[in-house]
Amino acid sequence: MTATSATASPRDTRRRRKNDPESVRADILAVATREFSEKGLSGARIDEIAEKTRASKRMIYYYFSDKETLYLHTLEAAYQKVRLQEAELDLDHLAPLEALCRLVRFTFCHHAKNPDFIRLVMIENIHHGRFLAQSELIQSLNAGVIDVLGDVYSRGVTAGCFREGLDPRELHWLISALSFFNVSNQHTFSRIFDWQQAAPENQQKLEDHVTDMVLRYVRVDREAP
Amino acid sequence: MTATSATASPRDTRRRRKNDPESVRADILAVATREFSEKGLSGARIDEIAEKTRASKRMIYYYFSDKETLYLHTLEAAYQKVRLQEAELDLDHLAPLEALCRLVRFTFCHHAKNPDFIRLVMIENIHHGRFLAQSELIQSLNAGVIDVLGDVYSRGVTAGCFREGLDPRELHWLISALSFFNVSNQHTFSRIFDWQQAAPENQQKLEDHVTDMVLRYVRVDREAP
DNA sequence: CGAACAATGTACGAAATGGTACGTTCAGTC
DNA sequence: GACTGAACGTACCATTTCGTACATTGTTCG
Repeated sequence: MTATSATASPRDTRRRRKNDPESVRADILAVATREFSEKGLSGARIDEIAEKTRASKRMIYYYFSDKETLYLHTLEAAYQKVRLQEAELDLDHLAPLEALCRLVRFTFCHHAKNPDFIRLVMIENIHHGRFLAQSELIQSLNAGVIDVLGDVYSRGVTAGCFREGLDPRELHWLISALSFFNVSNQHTFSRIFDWQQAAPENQQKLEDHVTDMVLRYVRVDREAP
Repeated sequence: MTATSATASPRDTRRRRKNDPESVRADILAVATREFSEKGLSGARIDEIAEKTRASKRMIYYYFSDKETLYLHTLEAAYQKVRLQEAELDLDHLAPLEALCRLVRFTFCHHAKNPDFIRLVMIENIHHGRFLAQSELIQSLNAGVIDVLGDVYSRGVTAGCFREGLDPRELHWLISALSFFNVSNQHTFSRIFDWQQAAPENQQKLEDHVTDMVLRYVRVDREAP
C-alpha cells in the first residue's frame, strides 16, 4: 500500500496503479517548480532537480520528455493552482464596493503568498511568453477571471457607486500591476530605497494603499463639475 | 589613426589613447546589454556576445574579468543611462499638479521605450537583487529620485491640491509599479487576455489610465465627509 | 631606436550539462 | 508461475560553455 489513497478500483481497469507513478510525477513537478522559479529556465539544472527528488534523472525524462516540456508543465501546474484558489472567492453575495475591495485585497495577498508563481510568470515574460503561447490549458483557465470582475463592476455601475466607462480588462490590469509589482520588484526596490518592503507593517500599508487606489479610481466622482 | 577623434591631448598624460580601447569596451557593453536583457544572466552566452562584437572573447575577459562582472557593469550602465534621462526633467517651474502629471507620463513612456532596462531589472530581481547589492554606484544614483517627487508632492500639499499624509516613497512605488508592469508583463497579459497591449492605441489608453489613477489618488477629496 | 606595457588574436582545456543506452525490478494477466 | 509492459537505476556520451595560456601587434616614452 504505498499508493497515496485510491487503490485500483474496479472501474479503473485501464489505468492501474503500480509502484507510485503519480506521486513520483508530483514530486518531480514540485521540485521543478522550486528550481525553475528560483533560477529560471536556463539557470535551473536537470541534475540538481534530479538530486532533490526522490526519483532519478531518468524519471524526469521518463515523465517529461525534456527540459522545456518540464518547464511548461511546471508553468501550467502553477496557473492551475492559482485559478483553483481564486475560484474559492465568491463575490456574488457581496455589495459591489465590498466585493471589489475584497477582490483587490485577495489578489494582493495571494500574490504575496505565492512568490514562486510570480517568479515563474516573470521568467515566462523574459521568454516573451513563448511557452504560455503553446499551452491551450492556461489560455482557457484564465478566461473567467475578467468575467468575475466585470460582473462586480457592472453591478456597481448599476448601483450607482462605480463610475461608467471603465473596461474590466483594464481594471484587472491595474489590480494585477500593483499586486504583481509588490512581489516581482521587492528586492531591487528594497535595496535601492533602503526600505524593508517585505516587513509586515509595510506590506499592510501597501495593501491598504493599493486597495484605496483602486477604489478611488472606480468610485463615482462626488464633486460638482 | 584608428582612434575615434580625440588624439592624445597634452593634459592627458596619464590616460593615453591606444588602439581604441574605449570604443571596444563600449561595444562589448552594448552587446552584453542586449544579450543579458534578452536571455538573462544564465541564458546569455559569452561566446555569443563575443561573436556579435567587433572584439573577441579574449577582450571580454580582458576588460571585464568574468561573466558576472560583465553582467554587473551592464546593470550599472543601464541604471546610469536611465538616471541621466530622468535628470533632464525639470519640474520646479511647473504647478504641482502639472508636475506630477508630467512625471507620471514621463515614467510610463520612459519605461515603455526602454524594455532592455526593464528586463534587466526583472532579471536582477530573479537573482534577488544580489548584484545590485554589490554596486554602491547604483545605490547612490537613485537617492535623488524620491526627493524630486517629494518636492512636487509637498508643494502640492502646501498649495492645497494634494491631500496630506502620503509618503513620497510609496507614491513613487505606485507610479513605478504601473509603469513597470506595463512592460514587464506585456507578453503574458497580452496572450492570456487576447489583448494587443503593445498596440499604440492601447498604450495611450493605459498611459491615460495610469496618470488618471495616480492623480485621483493624490488629489484632495472634494466631497463632504 | 628599443624597452615596456597595453591591446588583441588563436587555440585549447576542464568542467558542467542535457540527454540516452541498457539493464533491472515491479505488478497485473492468463 | 511464466509473460508483458510499465516503472525505475546506473553508467555513459556528446556538446556546450566558461575561462585561460601563449603568442603577437600596437603605442608611448626615454
